[in-house]
Amino acid sequence: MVTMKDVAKAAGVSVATVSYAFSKSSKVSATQRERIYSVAADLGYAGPNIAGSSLRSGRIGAVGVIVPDSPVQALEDPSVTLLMKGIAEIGNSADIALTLFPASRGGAADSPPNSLVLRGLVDGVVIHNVPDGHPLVEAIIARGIPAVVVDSPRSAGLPFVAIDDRNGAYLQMDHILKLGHRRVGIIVDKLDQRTDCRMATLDDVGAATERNARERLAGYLDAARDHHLPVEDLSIVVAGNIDRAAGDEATRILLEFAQPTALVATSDVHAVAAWQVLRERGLAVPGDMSVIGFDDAPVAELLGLSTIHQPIVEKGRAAATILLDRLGGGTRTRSLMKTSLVVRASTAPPRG
Amino acid sequence: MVTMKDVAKAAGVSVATVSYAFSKSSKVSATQRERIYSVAADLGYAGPNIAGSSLRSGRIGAVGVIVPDSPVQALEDPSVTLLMKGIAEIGNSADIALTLFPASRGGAADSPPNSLVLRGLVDGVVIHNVPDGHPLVEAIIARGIPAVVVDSPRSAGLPFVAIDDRNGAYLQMDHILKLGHRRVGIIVDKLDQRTDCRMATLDDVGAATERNARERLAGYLDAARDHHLPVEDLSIVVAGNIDRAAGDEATRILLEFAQPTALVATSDVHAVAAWQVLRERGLAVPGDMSVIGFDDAPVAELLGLSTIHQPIVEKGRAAATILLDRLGGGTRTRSLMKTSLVVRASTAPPRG
DNA sequence: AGCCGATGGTGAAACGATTAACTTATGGTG
DNA sequence: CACCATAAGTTAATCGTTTCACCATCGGCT
Repeated sequence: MVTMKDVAKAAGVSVATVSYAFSKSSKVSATQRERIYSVAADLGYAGPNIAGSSLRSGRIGAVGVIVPDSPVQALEDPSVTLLMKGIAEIGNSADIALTLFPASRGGAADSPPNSLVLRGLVDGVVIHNVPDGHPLVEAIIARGIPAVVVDSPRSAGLPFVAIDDRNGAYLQMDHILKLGHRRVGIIVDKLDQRTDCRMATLDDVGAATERNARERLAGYLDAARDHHLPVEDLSIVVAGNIDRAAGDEATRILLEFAQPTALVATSDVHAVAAWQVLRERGLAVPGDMSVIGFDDAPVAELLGLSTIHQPIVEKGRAAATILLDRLGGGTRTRSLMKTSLVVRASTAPPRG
Repeated sequence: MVTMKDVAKAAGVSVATVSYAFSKSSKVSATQRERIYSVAADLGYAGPNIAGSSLRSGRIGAVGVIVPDSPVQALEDPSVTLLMKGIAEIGNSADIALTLFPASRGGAADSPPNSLVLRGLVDGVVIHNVPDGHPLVEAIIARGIPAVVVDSPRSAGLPFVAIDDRNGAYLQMDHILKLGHRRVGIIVDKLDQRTDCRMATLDDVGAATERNARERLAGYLDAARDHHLPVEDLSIVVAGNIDRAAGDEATRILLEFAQPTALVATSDVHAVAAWQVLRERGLAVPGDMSVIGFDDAPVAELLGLSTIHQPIVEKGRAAATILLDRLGGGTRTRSLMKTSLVVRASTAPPRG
């Protein structure tokens, strides 16, 4: 491996000078710097080794994104990959790499605490959709690792990027109720760690540890109140996971226990799954049942799914911008995004 | 920051002992190890600092994936995110993080060579869909950085994971010709660096620097020959980019210069885009025109797109497995995957 | 002439961890 | 009882950079 020492020797200068050259310090003249670069290129020196550099300077040139559970699950969710896209865009132009972490391990019982994040593999992190109180998040806060939270503004003192979930949910339910629906089924993505699919009461949702679920439900209730709809007419099912399978299951459960004329989902993934299930059962959308999602993932446009648009990529950009600002000593704290209703072909007035 | 030294002092042992404890070496007894862990936990020590550890040991605990151009583009392509999913799955269980890199910068003219990959931010990389001869790939090979290539087995000496593109393409075209189509349009994703959308001749495609394009075209020609179809009846258009917009444009160009009864695309993204364009023009699929894609991305199933299935997630798993094996001193070299035809609702015999 | 402030450079001490080589008990064996 | 292998530690060198504190040189000013 060729090191700075080799370059220094070949260029006939001290290691310090080479280091200053690579950091573009004014301590070395422009001509000297160019000379050093060319010597370095001849030797095949790729630039300061990250480990050495990071050890001394404390900066490593990468930021991480922490996603719930494992990246495995997350990478199938477009709202996660698009967020990453936004982060990558900003990181890219600052020559900062993006690293993925699972939020799972905070230190298993028998093994030593071992989190690559806490051990300094990245300079800072974007925390997405991880429940507050999660050991990893707590540890990150405790150790003062720069972090930005996306979608969960509660985290004590951390800067955040979010949408107004309650209002988004309101728009969603309001649209359905305005169309005249009175029996509405709701598919909530996740209340807490539980990943099983089940019916839930209003109280269950109100007591959820996932902020999203609580906020959006609040929005649904706001809308129901404004339209004088008794809350008993809402059937709620929890999917447990954000994937097709969970959406299928949730839909089946819902159809078994209730006869809604409209289906409101907190995620496009579930809305799409529901649509498929309905189609398989020979039910027409929106003829027999209206379906509306949340996120406006690319697939929503393809299928013609009515949904609530949220600027996911922009959220990623905003999070990265705040994080980089913080890493540079800045003090930006938050960014709020707007949502809007997108009406497509999956919603219509109830039959009859 | 709390270091190993602090833990050692608090536990009344040497730094070496703490290090051995964390690496689970037999040089420290189990009871001692537990004691050290608990002291570490009390102090809030998160485990060996990556920079220090990596500097000394040469291992950093992360692998990278290099995607064409910027992660920005790639993160919108499901065939890329699903590959990442596969890699992440394997990395995850080995406690190895996944880092994203753009293939763009190999060292701009005026600035010093500066690639986080070459500077050791990761232990090894999966190179996906990057044209051979790319400066970054060359540099990686030159420096002996462990790497696995996905989808481009040409790279001298590098282990690889791939499908039989030629056969996959054959299956695709064979299906269309068996249905009786004789005027077929082809949308090829990318021939080389050019990102503009244009018509192409057989020679253009044959001379492409992208291996995928050449292989798949060869498969199309094989099928045409077997069905006694004159190659002049094939119209080829190059999309230039793998995104919706490029697919739209390619379709429009194709419809302008030819009157195919079937459309064969080298990517589901383009096939879906084409379908949308046809729908907008009031053409029925498969009534007025058949459409078939390649990849079997999740959206293909949703829309009912006929396509060639390839196991993308498994490709990621295989690549990661080979890479980790190499990092551990192993010598695995390759893994070949199978493709298969999936007939759904977008293909049918030509009208009349 | 003498002094001063730039400019362009050097030397050497960290940074935090790993690991080869050495040391010291401890227990087992002939 | 002497001898030795093993277990459980310790010491110290080392990894590649960064950066603080110094130092020389030189032109310009009084």
